[in-house]
Amino acid sequence: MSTNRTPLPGRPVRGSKTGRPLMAAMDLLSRRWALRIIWELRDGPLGARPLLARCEGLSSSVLYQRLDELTTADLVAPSEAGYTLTDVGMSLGPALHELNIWADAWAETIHARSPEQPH
Amino acid sequence: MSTNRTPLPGRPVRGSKTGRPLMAAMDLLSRRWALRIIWELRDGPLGARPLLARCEGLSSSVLYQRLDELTTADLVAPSEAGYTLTDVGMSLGPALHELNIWADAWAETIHARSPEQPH
DNA sequence: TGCTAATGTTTCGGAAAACGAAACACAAGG
DNA sequence: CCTTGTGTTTCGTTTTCCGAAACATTAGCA
Repeated sequence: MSTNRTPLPGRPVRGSKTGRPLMAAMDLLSRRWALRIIWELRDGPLGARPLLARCEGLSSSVLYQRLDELTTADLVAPSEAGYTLTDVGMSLGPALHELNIWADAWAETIHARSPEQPH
Repeated sequence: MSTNRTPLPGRPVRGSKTGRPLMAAMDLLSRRWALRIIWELRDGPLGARPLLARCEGLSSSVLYQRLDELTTADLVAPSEAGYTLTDVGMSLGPALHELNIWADAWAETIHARSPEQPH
């Protein structure tokens, strides 16, 4: 599995030859399920199967690919209790919190815009 | 655009049958280039071609697909001057700012961890 | 021992998404 | 006209993801 193309700051990533940290982060975190996996680990370690169970629709193959990338990127590390967020992984918290807040506001505007929802 | 599967809060999205705003946001924003497009529009409207020019590696077909989704999601709107962020699109700013800050910290830890790196 | 269940992980064929390049459409401006 | 810049669509190829099954390992237990 040395064909690991995990985006890291400081080297070329999709959309940036210089690997600006933000671009590397966007590349890494906008891969499908990456943010979700981090989100599910926010309250403590989880094993692979429990993690899979929480992410309905996530396949194991993609899960392990993401875990590999996130591990390479040092956001996640394996431990006795399962996969766990590293310190820097944990420090994504505030950004996710902001995103959560924003999402609620977004939901408001969408509902305000289209009062009668189709069913 | 009849088969537009734009994730919106309140309806099922990838990873959530209930369409929790955060899940819908993750689904929408973790599509490739979505965050980047918003990032590039942060300082004002841009036309499609200029936008394309800024996102090296982005293809026009994907750009228009994203613009369509982001427009449906009410984050982006077309205007005289080009594609522009809506109010709610703009309000993603703080979250992106947090992400930017985090990315820099992340870069620090990566460099601290492996001073001389990959092959 | 042998069975069963839970977990960790890999494999692989098919489906969906992204890419890349070209093409079409339509305005200016020279 | 002809070029130039822009907005947009089309389509064949490549990459990524999905879905299900399989294999490995460990723990409990009759």
